[in-house]
Amino acid sequence: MPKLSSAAIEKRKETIEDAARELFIKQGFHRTSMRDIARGAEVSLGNLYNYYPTKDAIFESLINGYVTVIDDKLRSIFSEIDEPLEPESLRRLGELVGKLVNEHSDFWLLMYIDVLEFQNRHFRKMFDGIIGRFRKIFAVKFKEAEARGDLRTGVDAALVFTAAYMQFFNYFLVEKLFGGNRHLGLSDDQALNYITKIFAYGTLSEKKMASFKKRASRSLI
Amino acid sequence: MPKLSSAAIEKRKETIEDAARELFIKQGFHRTSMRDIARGAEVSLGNLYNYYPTKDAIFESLINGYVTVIDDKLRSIFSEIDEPLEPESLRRLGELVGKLVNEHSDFWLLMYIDVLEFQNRHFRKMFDGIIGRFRKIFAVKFKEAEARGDLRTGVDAALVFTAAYMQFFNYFLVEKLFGGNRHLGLSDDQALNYITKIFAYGTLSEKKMASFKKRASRSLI
DNA sequence: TCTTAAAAAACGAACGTTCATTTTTATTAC
DNA sequence: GTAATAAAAATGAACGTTCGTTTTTTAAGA
Repeated sequence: MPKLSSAAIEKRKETIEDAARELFIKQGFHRTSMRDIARGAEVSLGNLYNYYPTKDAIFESLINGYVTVIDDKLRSIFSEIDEPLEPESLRRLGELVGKLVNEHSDFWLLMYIDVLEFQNRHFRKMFDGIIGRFRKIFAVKFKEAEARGDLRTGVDAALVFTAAYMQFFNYFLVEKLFGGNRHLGLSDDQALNYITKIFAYGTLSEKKMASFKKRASRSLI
Repeated sequence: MPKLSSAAIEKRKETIEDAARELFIKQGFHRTSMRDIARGAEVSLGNLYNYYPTKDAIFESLINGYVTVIDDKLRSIFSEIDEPLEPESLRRLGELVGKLVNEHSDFWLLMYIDVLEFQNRHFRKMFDGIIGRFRKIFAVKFKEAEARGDLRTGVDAALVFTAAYMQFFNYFLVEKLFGGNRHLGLSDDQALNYITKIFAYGTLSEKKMASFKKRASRSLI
C-alpha cells in the first residue's frame, strides 16, 4: 500500500475527530473509549494509533481545529460590528453571540472538559486579557466615539464593549447549558434589548442620578 | 457491633465526601477511582459500599450537601443587601459574590462535572428562572425603590439586579477558572466599581442619549 | 517485491463492585 | 465488674469488564 496523500490523511483525521467530538460531548472524555471512537469513525481500533499517538492527542487536535473555527466566527462577528458602541450594534453583537453559543454549544462543553481534565490548558487564550484584543480591533472606532463625545466622561469604550460581550455570552451559556430556562424572565430577544438598554442608559432615574453625582463619582472608580 | 449512632455515620460520610470532593476537583470524576476515595478517606474499599451504593451516589450526596452550603451563603449575602438597587449595595453584592466564587471555586468545578457527566441534573435549580427568586426575596424593596422613583421609567428592578448578579458571577468565574487574567484590564476592585457604574449610569453621554431618545425607546424593548 | 495502511488479536493495568471473612463494641447475663 | 454474645462495621482479596496501548497479521497498491 502506498503512502496516503496528506489530503487523504487529513480527511480521515477529520472523520475521527468528528466522531470523537460527538462522543466527548455526549458522554464526557473519560467515559468515551478508544473503541467508541473507532466504532464512531468506522475505523479499526488499532488504526487509530496510526493517526494519533494517544487518546489525549485526539482531544488536543480536535480542540485546536475547533478553536480556529470559533476564532474565525468571532472575527467575522466583530467585522460586522462597525460602530461598536451604538446600542443597535451592541444588541446585534448579543444576537450574534447568541447564535454562536447555540450553534456551537458543544464547543463550550469541550471547554469545560478542558477546565476539568487539563486545567484549561487549551482554552486559556480564549479569555486571557480579552479586553486587550477588543482595544486593538476597535481602536479607531473607540477613539472616534470618544472624540464625538458619545460616551459619558470617564467611560472606557473598550471596557464597556468587553463587559457587554461577556454578559451576552454568559446569558446564552446559562440558557443553553446550565438550565437557565429564561432566567431573566424574558425571551432571548427581549433579554438582549434589556441588557443593551442597561448598558446604554443605565438604570437610575435622572433624579436619583443627580443625588449621587457628587458623592458617587468620588467613591466609585 | 450495634448500629452506629447516626451522628457517627454522618461524620464518616463527611470524611468520605471530603476526600471525594478533593479528588473529583483535582482529577475529575472518572479519573478518580473508588480506591482513591477509600485511600483519601482512610477507609477500606469495601466499606465505602456500606455508606453508598455506587460511585455516582457519592457524587450525588456530596453535591446535595454542598448545594445547601452555597445556598446558605447566598441567602446570607442577600440578607446583607438591604437596598438592592443602590449602587453601593450593588457593588457590595459583587464583592460578596467574588468572595464566594474565590473561596468555593471547587463548587463551580463540581457544577461543570455535573454539566458534563450528568447533563447538569443536580445543578439545574441553581439558575432556573433565577429572576423569580430575586423578585420574591426583594419584593418589598423593589416596590419601594420604584415608588420612590429611583429607577428610570420602564426599568424592572428585579431584572437589573439579576443581570448585575450574573455579570459579577461571570466576571469572577472567568478570572478564577478560565484564565481571565484581568480580562477587563483592571483589578477586581476597579472592575467592580466599573460594572456598578455601568449598571447605575449607563455609558452614553447625555447628548448622545438625547439623540436616541425617540427612535431608540421604540426600537428597543 | 516492498512499503504502508488496516485490521485483528493480545497485553497488562485498572476499573466498579461483590463477598466471605475478620474485627469491633454495645448490650446482656451473671 | 467482667465475660459472653450477637449483630454491625470493616476488611481486602477476587470477580468480570473495560481500559489505553502494543504487537502481530493481513491486505493493498506502486
